[in-house]
Amino acid sequence: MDRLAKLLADLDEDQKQAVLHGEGPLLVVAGAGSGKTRVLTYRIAALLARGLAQPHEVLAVTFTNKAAREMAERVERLVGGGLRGGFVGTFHRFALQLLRNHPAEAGLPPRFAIADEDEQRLLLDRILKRLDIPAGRLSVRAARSRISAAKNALVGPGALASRARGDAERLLAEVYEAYEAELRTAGAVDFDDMLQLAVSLLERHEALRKGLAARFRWLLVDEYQDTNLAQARLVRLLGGKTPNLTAVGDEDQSIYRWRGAEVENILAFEEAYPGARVVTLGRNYRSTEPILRAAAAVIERNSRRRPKRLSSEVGDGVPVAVYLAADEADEARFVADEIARLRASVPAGEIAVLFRVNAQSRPFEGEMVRRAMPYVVVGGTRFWERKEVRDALAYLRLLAAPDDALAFRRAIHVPARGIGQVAMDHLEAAAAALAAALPAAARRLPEALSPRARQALAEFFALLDALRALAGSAPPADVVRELLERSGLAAQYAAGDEDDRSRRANLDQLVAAAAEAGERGLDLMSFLDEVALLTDADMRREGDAVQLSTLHAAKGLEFDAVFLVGMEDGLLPLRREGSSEADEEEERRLAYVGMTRARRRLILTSARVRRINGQLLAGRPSPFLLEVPREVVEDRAAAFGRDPFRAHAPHPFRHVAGPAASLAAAPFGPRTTDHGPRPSPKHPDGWRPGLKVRHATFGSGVILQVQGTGAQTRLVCFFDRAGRKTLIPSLAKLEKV
DNA sequence: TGCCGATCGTTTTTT
DNA sequence: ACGATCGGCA
Ligand SMILES: Nc1ncnc2c1ncn2[C@@H]1O[C@H](COP(=O)(O)OP(=O)(O)OP(=O)(O)O)[C@@H](O)[C@H]1O
Repeated sequence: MDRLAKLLADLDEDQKQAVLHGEGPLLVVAGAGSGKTRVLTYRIAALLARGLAQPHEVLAVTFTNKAAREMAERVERLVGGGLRGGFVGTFHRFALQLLRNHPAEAGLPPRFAIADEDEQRLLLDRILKRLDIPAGRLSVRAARSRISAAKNALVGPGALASRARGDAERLLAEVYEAYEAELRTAGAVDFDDMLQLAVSLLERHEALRKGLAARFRWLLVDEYQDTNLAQARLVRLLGGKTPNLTAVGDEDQSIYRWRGAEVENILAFEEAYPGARVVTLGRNYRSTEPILRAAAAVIERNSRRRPKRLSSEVGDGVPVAVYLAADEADEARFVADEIARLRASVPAGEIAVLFRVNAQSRPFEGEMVRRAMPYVVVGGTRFWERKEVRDALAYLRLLAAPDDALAFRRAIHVPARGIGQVAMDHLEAAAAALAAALPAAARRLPEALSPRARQALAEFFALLDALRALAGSAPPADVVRELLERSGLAAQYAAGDEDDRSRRANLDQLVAAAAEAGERGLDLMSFLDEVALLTDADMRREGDAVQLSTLHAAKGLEFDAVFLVGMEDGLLPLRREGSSEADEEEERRLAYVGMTRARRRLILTSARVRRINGQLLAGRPSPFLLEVPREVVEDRAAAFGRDPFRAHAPHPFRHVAGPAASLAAAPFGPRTTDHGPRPSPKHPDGWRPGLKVRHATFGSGVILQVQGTGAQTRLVCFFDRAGRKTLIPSLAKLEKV
């Protein structure tokens, strides 16, 4: 069998259509788990195998770096030789590479820096103070997000100013302009600039654009529903007159509207690319029928979508489970208990707990630790954003690019070396007077400084020079190690407490990352670029650990078992003041994405009360939860070991055709904090609460609660050694004492 | 200049 | 509840 036939054997008829499509624009739209990513990957492989494409002609864009890595590996395995010379990566990585190759044409210094979020905030803070804008008028946060939105929509400060209505918008435009000026003075770009500048680079340099369009003859973009205006423009520019563009996506999974994503890009693809072939895929290879039906019931209520049908190729399966928890602690205990049970048949790495906001991970982490179960948290404070790591990176940036003012401002203060506000003001003034980069001005040790500050500065630069000399000969890891020692960065965390130990561990991890980069032959600048683009999702460990992740970070992934937690009205869907109907639809898509990550088991949980910012808030179940058809839901009372509200709460699970709002309004019953055992009816097998029992592994204990009958019987027991367990008496080796 | 404690507000999601 | 930030003090 030749290579192509072998490839096609892994695909169904619709998928083949897409994979074998020749030249011209192609759109693959299909629901979750229908093999879109597989189609994209196989299409690359097929183009290579058929000799239609050369590896260096392929430009494939994925949503995360990790997805890129996997796609490249997959292609490599499918057709030996792989994609050498081609590009597989994120839009941001592509744009950065482009700008690094052509800094002058882009109007950037040769070794321009990438401003991280901290630095953006710092700049904006300075600007707002300078312009005397009180936080009430415009906060740093608001300014940052609105400038980011403008950039993603390809709106510059000038354009923003000219279209500004009212003082608030004029003020924003002014801040935006000052921000751009400061960034440029610092020789830096921010995250959003990468796309924007890449677009304007190609728009202004036709020869360059033509060259790239001619080289990258085959463009393939995954997750097209979450591309923004700048990204779509970039694709258009690279496509040229005869775009061989493959876009793959699902408007139901567009979850980055808040970041400038335009679902219109995929909904109006055929208008943007007339004559585009459209292939839809209707078979889901990931999830069981109940899971799919549950997810479909939720997403169907959205309006801006192409209706689609998805049939499960996996077939029937275990019903979707629902658990109503007393509070977030109970929810976490329940999930951890269930995970412990699942682990008998499912590897930890195939289990995910998905939540709407990072703050929800805490209780789950606690329960996982208590049970000594392996887990990783994805999202939250990312490794590369930790203070100790960023401090070290600031030094490294100064080694790679001595004029990096942003890095200088950070590094000069850690560890504290007697340079304070006064000294900094002198340095900034000197830099302005000399029209020099801040670090260059500082290196001249301006007279205005105190002797102490001059001494400190001299030592600082001596250290940098020594390290730079070392960087010329030694591998990156050695440089980092030396830096941590000689700068005193490591010594700051010498104490034995938990906090310091974790900071030291992070610094060790930085050394390890540098070592790994060195082995791949990356120089310091490339290492720093890579680090700037990495996210937590990219660092997802391959190891066998339960994944605690935000819904956003779970996009594109799949797990055997998924716990979608915190399904409360207001949390999922998250609602805050000013939330619109469109926001609500995005929340619904988020729920859909979460549910469709599951292969065989989907468990939805909701808490009656939840502590948010220290306050107890009573919630009602998410409307999404109530929309799940009753027939695909397990009778949770029999399925789970405890059900704290059975006695009080109406069963929230009724199949109702009416509007979600009226359902969500159903009262929850009286509040209770009683976690204790509940009286159980007499059980035919003689199990009763209070009965002493002995278990083969857990030892002796007592029954707290009896639920269900026959094969469905569950016993909640408390063991002297092992604590609280829920057991199935027909399976567990349990004897009455 | 740098450290400590009181005060404040808080992120929703991340390339 | 918690962490970041600001103001006062050494
Ligand atoms: N023809 C097929 N035969 C068997 N398995 C398939 C086939 N196509 C796809 N799959 C499997 O189905 C699962 C989902 O595929 P894939 O991730 O490509 O879907 P997707 O449409 O990109 O999903 P999503 O949009 O939800 O991220 C994967 O495990 C994949 O290996």
